[in-house]
Amino acid sequence: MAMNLKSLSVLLGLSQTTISRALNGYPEVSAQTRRRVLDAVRETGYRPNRAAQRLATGKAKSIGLVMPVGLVTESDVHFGEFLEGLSSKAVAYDFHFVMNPSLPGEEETTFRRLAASGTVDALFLASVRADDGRLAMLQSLSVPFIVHGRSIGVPMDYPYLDIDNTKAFYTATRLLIQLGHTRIALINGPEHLTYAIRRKRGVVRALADVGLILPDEAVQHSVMTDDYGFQGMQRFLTLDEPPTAVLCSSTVLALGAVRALNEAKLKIGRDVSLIAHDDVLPMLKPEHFSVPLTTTRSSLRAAGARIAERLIGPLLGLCDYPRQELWETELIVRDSTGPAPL
Amino acid sequence: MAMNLKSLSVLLGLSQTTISRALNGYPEVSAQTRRRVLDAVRETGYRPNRAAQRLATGKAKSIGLVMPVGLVTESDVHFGEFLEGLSSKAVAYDFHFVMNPSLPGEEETTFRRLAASGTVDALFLASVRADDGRLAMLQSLSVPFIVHGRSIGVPMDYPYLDIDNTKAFYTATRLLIQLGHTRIALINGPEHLTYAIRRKRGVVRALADVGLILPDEAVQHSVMTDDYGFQGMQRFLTLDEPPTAVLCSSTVLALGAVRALNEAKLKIGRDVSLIAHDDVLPMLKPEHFSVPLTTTRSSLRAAGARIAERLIGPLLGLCDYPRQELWETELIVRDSTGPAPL
DNA sequence: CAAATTATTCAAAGCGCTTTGGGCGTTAGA
DNA sequence: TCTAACGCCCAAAGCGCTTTGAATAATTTG
Repeated sequence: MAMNLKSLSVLLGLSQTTISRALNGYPEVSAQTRRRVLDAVRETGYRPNRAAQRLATGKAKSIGLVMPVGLVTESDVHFGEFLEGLSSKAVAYDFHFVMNPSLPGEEETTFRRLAASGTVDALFLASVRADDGRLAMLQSLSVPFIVHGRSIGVPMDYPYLDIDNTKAFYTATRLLIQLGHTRIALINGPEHLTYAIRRKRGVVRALADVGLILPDEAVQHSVMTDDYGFQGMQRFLTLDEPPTAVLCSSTVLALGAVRALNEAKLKIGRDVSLIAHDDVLPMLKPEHFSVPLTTTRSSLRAAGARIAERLIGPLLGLCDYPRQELWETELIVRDSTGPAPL
Repeated sequence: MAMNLKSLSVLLGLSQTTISRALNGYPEVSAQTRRRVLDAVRETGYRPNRAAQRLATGKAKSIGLVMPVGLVTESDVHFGEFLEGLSSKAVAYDFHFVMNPSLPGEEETTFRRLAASGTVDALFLASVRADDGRLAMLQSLSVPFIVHGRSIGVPMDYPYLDIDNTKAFYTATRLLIQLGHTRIALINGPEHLTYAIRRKRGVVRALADVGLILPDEAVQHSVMTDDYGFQGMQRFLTLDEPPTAVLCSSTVLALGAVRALNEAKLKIGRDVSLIAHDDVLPMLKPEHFSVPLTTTRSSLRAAGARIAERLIGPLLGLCDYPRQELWETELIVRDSTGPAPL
């Protein structure tokens, strides 16, 4: 049934060695023989068995990614977008990646199993938490890996790609302050994730620069769906002194926030200013909001592509990738920000 | 470095056979020996090499999914949501799935390669087109597969899971007609995809029932992003006789459509009625639109989960799955539909 | 108590590929 | 001319696991 090396070798009257070499581009095969092999492969539809290749070479040509799955599916959209980037590169290198859906508590086990079973030659970690124990674990696994994001309070030196979240939100907040806002609120991602922690820090710092503070009631941490954006904004509006400017950790949150503002008949950019972080989700462009959103921008898809590159490149001997990258974000001013109301 | 069966057998003074059997639950191993093996496994962190297992058993314990990638990334959000469902089940059966990003023209090659190389034991196909040649190809591959959606004009008998798109949009349109609407428009998915074709048919039929037709200028086919929802609705509003009711193939499209209506100062549910198909995207709930949307509903995530089940089940000898399933959708009436304006 | 089971365990043969270590003709160097 | 150097190709040894066919030890059975 299935064509394999042996059948092919019989068919061609060549040794398996020669065929293997012809296919893998080794020089010690005559041009004529190589042609013959290639032709036969085309005709028979032969494909080397990947499991056998793995076993023989020890290389899996695949990268593992542990996908958080569970009750609360964090950041689905964002994750999907990241995947697109990752996969576009993977295909270019003929790598495939195995998704390992994993329940929250079982992630560590999953990583261990992947590494020990030789299913993948490289791993990828996302949704980094403060003091994330998975980093030390990955380090110990003797499988190359890259982290999307970086931890806090982990003194290790590990490879990562992250964006400068602190700076992004610091700059955004500074803009709001320059516009005269003093009551600023934040609708953030999940509290334990480091990007959320850093974004909050950015806001806090910018406020501190001018002697202001960020009160607890002006911060919401939650999964980034429009629901929570809505709820968060609604709650802010019931405060004694509602904020005149709000930062959102995602355009998805902003979607809900905008809805809440509309319901309250508040005009965005005049009554309340809004800045969101834009992951460049194709389905949700900030310039298409009824009032185009001012954003801090960094493409999640580009990050995925870059990580794939850095993961795969070294496996193929293409070196020279930086070990750690910190991308700057762009602050793009549109119509959702304006001077603070008097 | 890496612990393997041989080392373990030396360590325990047992044969590889016995250990293998102990681990795979065969009866011909004494309880005591099994304990010893299990303990040793725990201590050493041994994991069977998956490539070797595959080679030996011929089973890959993984399912392949060819992910469309390219210039126009179709329905990212929708796809992501589907994935979540698929993966949640996969994990339950200790299967992983390999994503194969594939450019539009290369899908067929990718399928072939996956099948011939024994990387996966089952395949999955989505984004079905009319007269989709990939079906015949899959059939010929001697690898089990399931199609999400079903083709049109392909007389074959193949396993699928689909929702009754025609009926969904037929029923929705009938509701609009009952409310007195006669000028109805449709913002649909990509023209070549069968779900879009069927949805349009549903609309056409319901209109035909009462002697009406669906003019070409009242239909838009496009990728389902909010952009296109916006553009589509805007265009409809410039028609000589603008529609009084519009159907959208996704809540994402509806997002843009709503924006266009807001800009035109038209009141949803009064000036213009809106019905959208709801894939139950957690980030975009129809009940959270400023005017809660009337929808036809069917969970994409549930579909993913079900497909994983049907893909994996038979491989494990759990049979009794229907070969073809056609899910009904629910028509849920909220506030975005109302009587046609006079 | 011998013979027949039954319960455990093992050695060895693959699974399909890559890779090491030759083995021949041919051509180049001395 | 003889030898060193290629060029090209092959046989065979794994990679780490499962599985078949036996062997050995422990129990039963007649």
